Amino acid sequence: MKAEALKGHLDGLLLAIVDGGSTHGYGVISALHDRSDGAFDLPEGTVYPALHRLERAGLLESSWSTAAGRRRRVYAITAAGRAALHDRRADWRSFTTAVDAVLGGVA
Amino acid sequence: MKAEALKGHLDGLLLAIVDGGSTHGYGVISALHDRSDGAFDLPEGTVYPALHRLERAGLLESSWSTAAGRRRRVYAITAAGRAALHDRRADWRSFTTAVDAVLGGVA
DNA sequence: CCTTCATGCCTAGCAATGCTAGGCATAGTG
DNA sequence: CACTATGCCTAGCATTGCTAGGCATGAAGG
Repeated sequence: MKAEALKGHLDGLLLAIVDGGSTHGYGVISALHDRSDGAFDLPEGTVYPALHRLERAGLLESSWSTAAGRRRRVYAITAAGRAALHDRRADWRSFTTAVDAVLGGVA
Repeated sequence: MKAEALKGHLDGLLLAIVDGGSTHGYGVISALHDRSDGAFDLPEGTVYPALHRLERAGLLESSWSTAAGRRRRVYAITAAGRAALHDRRADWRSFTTAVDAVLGGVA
């Protein structure tokens, strides 16, 4: 799968993961991996900045916690985040409909 | 629909359009518009450079023709382009499967 | 004839985003 | 004290679609 395919869709995926249960960065990465059956295996350099963007946008909020003596940043979704997730799901549906119409279209 | 959503998927759409019948740039734009039921309304500055990329990659080839006294660059898909289109369709299917698994997943 | 407008193509530069590569701090082990 | 593993973070890059504007040809108006 080409790397650029993910562009613009990652935010929705992250919101969906965090909405399904608060986790820290590594947890998000492995949840993505598991839920997608291995299709998504994203590096930290992709996920961390994206989480920060979402927090800066007010869609997630984070707090530090200590587990096994290590600092972990744990994310939770906000009300605005849930609304955004709802929009993202709708966007995704219309996007796939449009792409399917063109790709599958006449062939 | 957010602009970035399209990133990485445009090439496949263009290949599919040209595969469905050779056209010039404007023709591609309106075909995208029509087939997607208005969802895709892409500016020239998006489509022309993308067509050039695909031609440089050997997936499309173009020739000049004159219609109604105006120069038109008409695109046709190559064998490599058809193979790439096939791959893109497969990529699209696995991508949607993975995203659906995460987005629709547990909710 | 000269000016104005429409068609159709093209490109420079920008902004957004995911990735590569590398760094920081703490805890446990020899 | 050195060394490794866990977990977080960031700088800089490459790609890509978009905005804004330009070029050439042909048709319409004074």
